[in-house]
Amino acid sequence: MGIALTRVFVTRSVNPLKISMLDEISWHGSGATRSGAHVFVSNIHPPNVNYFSNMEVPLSLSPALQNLPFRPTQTHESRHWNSLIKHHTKLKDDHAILDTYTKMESSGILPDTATLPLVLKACGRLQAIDRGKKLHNAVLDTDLVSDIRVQTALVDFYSKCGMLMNAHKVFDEMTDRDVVSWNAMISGCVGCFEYLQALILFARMQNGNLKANSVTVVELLRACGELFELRLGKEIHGYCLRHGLFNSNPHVDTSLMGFYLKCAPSVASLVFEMLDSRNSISWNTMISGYVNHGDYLKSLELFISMLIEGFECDSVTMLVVIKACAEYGNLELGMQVHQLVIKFGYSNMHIINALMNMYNKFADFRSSYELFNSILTKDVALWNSMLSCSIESGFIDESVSILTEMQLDDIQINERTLVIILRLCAHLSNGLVNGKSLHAYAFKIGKEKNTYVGNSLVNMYALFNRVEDATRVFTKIKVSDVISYNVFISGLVYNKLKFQAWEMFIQMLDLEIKPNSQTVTSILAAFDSGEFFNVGRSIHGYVMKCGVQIDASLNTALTEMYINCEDEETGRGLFEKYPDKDLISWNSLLSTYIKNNQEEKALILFHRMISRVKPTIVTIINVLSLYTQLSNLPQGRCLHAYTLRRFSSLDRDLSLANAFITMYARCGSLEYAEKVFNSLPETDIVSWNAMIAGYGMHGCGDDAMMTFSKMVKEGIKPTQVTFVSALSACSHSGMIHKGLVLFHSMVQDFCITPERVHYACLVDLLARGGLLNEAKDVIETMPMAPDASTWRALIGACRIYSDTHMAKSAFENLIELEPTNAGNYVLLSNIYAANGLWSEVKNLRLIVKNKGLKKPAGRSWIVNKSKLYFFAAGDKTHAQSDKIYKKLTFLLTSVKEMGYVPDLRWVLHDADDERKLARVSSHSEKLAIAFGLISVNGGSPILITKNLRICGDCHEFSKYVSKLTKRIIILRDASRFHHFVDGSCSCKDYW
DNA sequence: CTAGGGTTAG
Repeated sequence: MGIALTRVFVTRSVNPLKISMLDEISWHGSGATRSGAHVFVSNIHPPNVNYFSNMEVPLSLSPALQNLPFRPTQTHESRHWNSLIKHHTKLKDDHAILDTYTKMESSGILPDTATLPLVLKACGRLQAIDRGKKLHNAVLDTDLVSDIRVQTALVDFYSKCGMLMNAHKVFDEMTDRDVVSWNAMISGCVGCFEYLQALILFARMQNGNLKANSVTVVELLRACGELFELRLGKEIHGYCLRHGLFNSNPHVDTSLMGFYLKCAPSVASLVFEMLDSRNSISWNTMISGYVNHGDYLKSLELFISMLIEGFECDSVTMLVVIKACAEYGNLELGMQVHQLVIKFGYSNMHIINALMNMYNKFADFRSSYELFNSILTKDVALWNSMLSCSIESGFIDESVSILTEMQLDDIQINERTLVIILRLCAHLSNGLVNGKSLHAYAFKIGKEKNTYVGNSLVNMYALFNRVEDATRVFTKIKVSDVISYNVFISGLVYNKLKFQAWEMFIQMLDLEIKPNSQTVTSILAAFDSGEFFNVGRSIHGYVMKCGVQIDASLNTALTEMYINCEDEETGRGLFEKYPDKDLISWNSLLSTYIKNNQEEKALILFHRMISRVKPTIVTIINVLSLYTQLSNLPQGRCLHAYTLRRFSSLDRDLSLANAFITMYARCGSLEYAEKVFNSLPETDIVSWNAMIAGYGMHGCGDDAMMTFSKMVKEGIKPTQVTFVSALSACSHSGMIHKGLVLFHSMVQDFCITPERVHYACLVDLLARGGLLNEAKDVIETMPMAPDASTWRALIGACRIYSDTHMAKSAFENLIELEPTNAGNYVLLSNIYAANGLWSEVKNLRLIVKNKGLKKPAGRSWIVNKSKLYFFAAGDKTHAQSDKIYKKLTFLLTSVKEMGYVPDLRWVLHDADDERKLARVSSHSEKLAIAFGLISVNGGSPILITKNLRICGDCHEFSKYVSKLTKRIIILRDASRFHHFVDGSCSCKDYW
């Protein structure tokens, strides 16, 4: 896509890429901002320039007229031209009017008072600015210029062309004004979105004792509708009733309905009921009113009544009804309307466009495509639809060629095109480059500050983690709407900038932009831990107070917020009470429980869920991550079988297959992980990463490296993630040299800039290998500040090599980063203890005690016959507790005879030796092993999982037990797998 | 001088 999109632009005359190079440098500078602002003003607003300076032709007679004697009287010739223009006007052929006028001009004949307005009108409709101005110029020295009809036509022409200042100028210079000229000026303002200006003009008109007629009323109602001026609109309604304008002029009737549909929808249907006579336009107004309010059923019912009452529907009816069918989800009716369209021959661009979008909504891309090809003249809107249809259907390459064709057809792309392509860029991994060129292009054509374009740019930048760029664009948007704030807030939350997101939410309230359910859903995602409980709850309060509609996703967000903020009961209550729980509600509660380590609740929920709704791939991946966390291999295998039944294979979704690979590897079964991996017809980088990480954590460094080489050989490019797994695999297997080579190769051959994690891996690798000083060098010279895990890696190695001095200095750095992590103190204490520095040990204990720090409770568990058995240190809650302790006592006695000596240094809390011995003898790992030996069938390995890193004493103990019982014990701790076989461990005591 | 209409966020 990256290259292709570039190519599209490069081949055409409009070349955003070229622009981007210039503007990427300049739009950050202040100079560009000024010129940008100018571009913006001239594009969106009518230019604020002097009327006369805008005249291209000097204020004199045109050259043709100068050479000819002026002929003011109606000749036979001029009568012929004038009547010809009138004829073309009747036929609504604007081009013919202008052509005729050109011929007239070259004969030196001016149109008469009656004809000139017709020509100006045609100029206005065709946006023929130059022709109109020239015409104005030509009549300046004639009597025509003081004719009220001509002046009115000029007002109309200028406002139609967006040159409101010029219109005002002509209007202000009029000596005599009638209702029609006032109307023209008012209508001009409304046409240029200057609604307030229109109302002010109306006030001026009333001062001049002129009465509003039906035309005035129609324009005023539109202005009131746009300004949500309900009161003034109602007064105008009253005026219509008093002056007999209601039920006598269909324009007025329809405008009233249109106004009420905007400001007070229920009144609109009352007005409609009261109409003496209806036409297709009044029906269409009502139908489209319902569509705009999202009441598609009502709109379709109204359409049916229209047919029953025998009204003829026109192409607009079709258009609106097609949209209603699409939104309501009624393909059958939509296709019937399509047949009507064909029958009546209404195949214009609008209709084709609506039909394309309808079919695409029903996932029928083919029909959309055929419709698109069925029409010969296509405007930019049609192309835009084609683009968004193909993107929506996932045809990325095709949409690029559509873009190419668009450029080949010389279609001038507009802001909607930009929005559509920007959305595509935002979703392509390499879309940032193209997104930036589109930004430059938007800037160039003065659309950067457009609300829609700005919103899309903000979204695109935020998704590429370019918060600064997103912020810059956001602040430049001229008129920010709810969507601008939604996009920006969710972008900030996505980039973990919670505080800024909250500030934006407050700003939005200050500016009285009412947050909708999506705003709240986005901001709630920021409040994901206990400290945000109050602010999260206040948002819930806001939702209730201000009546923000609670849809399924908002309810889900509220539920998640409460559970993340440790108020599970309220969260759960919201979930249970919500009537329209969808799959997303179930999936997200499930994943929230999993994230918050509420495994049992998650499992119960999953079983309840599958009895009610059909789980999706997302559900499976969620539950898999739960089984992975829990090392629940038997359940993982069951889920594998279930998934094969439900989705027939894993091939359909690679992320699903990859989740299975990870699950098997982390549940201790490399064999099954390999089986899944080898069965895949296609693999991606994640599959390979999962295998490399799997080998690494089991201490199979050679397999990890072989997999790495194989992957590179198959042409798959390793990512940063790959190197984290591969480097730590080397580290865990003591392959120092290979690891160093790999690190080098990452930079040299794969052009990957090492990040913090990679340096952490490097430090770990060197330090474990005994190269403590080299490791320290890395820490001191790495380009970014080391994080806690880097220092921890160094301290861990200091334990193996008994370097208390370095351990201490590393520790000081570590607690600066993590002052409240009790585990860090344990780490140092163990090193002091191992080296007999008892006073230091005591000192550390005191610090921990004074600070009130607590080590998280150690938990070990084991799966037996698909059931989980959890153990804490000294746990006696298990049903077979007596048997377990009996077995443990037996094991302890036996291994002591083999040479095992309990190592009391692993008890941090101060106590006498006897208590320490009791404590270390009932560690959760030991209890789990004892239970495993009495419950797991002989022969199969005993698989134990621990939430923290294994205790050193338990590690020794496990080695002896494996020798004593001739059983394989596989223990997964927080950092890796330990395979205990016949008295030794796969980690080679190297952990 | 005037009423209803297609393509635009995640």
